[in-house]
Amino acid sequence: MDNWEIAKILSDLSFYLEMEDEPFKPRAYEKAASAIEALDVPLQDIYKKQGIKGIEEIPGVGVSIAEKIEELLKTGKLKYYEQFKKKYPLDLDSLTRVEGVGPKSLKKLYEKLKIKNLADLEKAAREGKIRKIEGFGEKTEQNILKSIEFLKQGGHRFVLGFIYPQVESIVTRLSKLKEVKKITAAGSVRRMKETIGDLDILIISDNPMPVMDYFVNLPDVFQVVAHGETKSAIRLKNGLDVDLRVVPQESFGAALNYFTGSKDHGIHLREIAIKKGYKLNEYGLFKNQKSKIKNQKEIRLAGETEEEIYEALGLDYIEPEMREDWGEIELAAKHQLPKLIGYNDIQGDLQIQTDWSDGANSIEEYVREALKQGLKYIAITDHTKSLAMTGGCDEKKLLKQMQEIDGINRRLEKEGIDFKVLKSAEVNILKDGSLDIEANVLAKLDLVAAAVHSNFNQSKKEMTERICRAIRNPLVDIIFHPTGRVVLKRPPYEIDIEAIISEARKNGTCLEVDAYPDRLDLKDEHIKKAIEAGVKLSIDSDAHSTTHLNYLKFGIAQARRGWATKNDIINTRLWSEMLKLIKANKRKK
DNA sequence: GCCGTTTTCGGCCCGACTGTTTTCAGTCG
Repeated sequence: MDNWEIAKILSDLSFYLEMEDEPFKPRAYEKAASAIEALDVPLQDIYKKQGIKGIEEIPGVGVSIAEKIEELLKTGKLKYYEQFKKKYPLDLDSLTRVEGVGPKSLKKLYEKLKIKNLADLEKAAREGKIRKIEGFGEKTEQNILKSIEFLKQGGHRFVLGFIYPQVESIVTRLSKLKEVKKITAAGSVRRMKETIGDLDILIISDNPMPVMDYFVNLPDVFQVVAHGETKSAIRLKNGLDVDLRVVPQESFGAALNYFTGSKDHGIHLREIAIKKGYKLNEYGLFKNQKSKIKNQKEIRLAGETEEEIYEALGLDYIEPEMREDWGEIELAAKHQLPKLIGYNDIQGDLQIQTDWSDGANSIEEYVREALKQGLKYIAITDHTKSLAMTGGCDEKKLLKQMQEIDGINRRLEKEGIDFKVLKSAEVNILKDGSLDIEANVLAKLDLVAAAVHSNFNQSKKEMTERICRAIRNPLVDIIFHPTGRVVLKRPPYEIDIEAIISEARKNGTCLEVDAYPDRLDLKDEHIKKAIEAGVKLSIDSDAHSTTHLNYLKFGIAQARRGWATKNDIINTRLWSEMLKLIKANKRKK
């Protein structure tokens, strides 16, 4: 039984306990569930090594929950959980996704109407049975049907990089209105999470109604969910929910902080506020002034900017990408936050596919676009021969491409343009971990990257060893998209990420942060681990067209979410220094 | 059920909105 399954059971238990109206326990179970979800070591391993004591050491897990986890690890079952499942035989996975229906409602619906799943719920709503239950009404029944309809359309999360242009366009349109004094997108967009569920926009305005009217009449609006003076909400045709809120100037920082999240980060901040005798909400940070008479007066300590709020709490300012309560608050208290890589720190792009394989543009076209974007170099990394469907290069074609690149570099130099094209390739890692291009040709490249593109369903052991063998290859400088996932589409291949990171460190091989919006591979938590282990990373667009070069920012964002500094990323350096560093690291092994 | 520079007992994040009510529970972010 893996961590994810155990976290799921604890989270379900939290829900059942809420149905029973138990105070406080639901929160304890939910906390334990999210702690386990975030854990990077299998509970099974912890239990094997340190027994139940090791499990109790996980923050949020105490004696009682540790025992339950032990039972799950030992028997694969949990009596406590089975009892609830028997008492409420509900399809929680689907039912909890219905908006506006929580534990209390589901309990009533089950007890009165025997509703167990989404189909039951829809049927009862259509037949007008729900409105007859005390506490429910016609409106609730309609909302349930609407929400089920939405779920059926499958729209709930979006890949950030793919929806980003639309986000920018909405913010830009609104910012042009004269009534808008200030505007910022908050929420997971501001934290640059790989996927987003909705978009929260905050504005300051003395005259918000015209802004709201404009907002609910934007093109592509499917439905106006709310249309008020301080808050409006729309659903776009593609299913994205957008909320617009007006906040007073003196509260802008507090609101921005509150709506940026994450939820856990916010909770942790409010707990710190309480310990200091303060209160933090979306209007500001306040101190209760107890006067001699009974009534209390609130004194505002901070609120207009996020910086002053963090400062008043005794913390350094925390970048939005770090706000996940992964330990950043503790570091901020000790003034030990890492200085994250900046969005303008990348000098070159190390993964680019051209029309030599499955890319849409020529090397020359990429050079022009990269220059426009302010880059100083690019590495050409076309696919290699075993990936036939991409028109991958064989040895002969690669040698020919090297000649062309030499020619381009000569021309650039002659024209006095400070730009370098590096000779490289995205070499296939074959089933056994060997490469599909001969070593004597690879040795002629400036940079060798290797990646898995086939036989995805090998066992964890085989796949891990396959990639580790490529990492050990003295010719390989970088492993591209190490886990092979496609966000919202394909899970990563079965690999032992710890083993791969440790092998990369031992051999001085770099790992990639592939910036393509639905790859983002490595992802944030793996980036954090790799950096802690001392592995160097590259951030590359994986462009298949010149328009993809601006995807780099999503890779940088992911790296920032993984707490990467400029020094951790090889291509923040000049190309010559970068190559020197890589080769030196590879030799060290 | 968890946890501790207020506490090993007595607290537990906060506010808005919605739909149902006629003062509030449930849900959400």
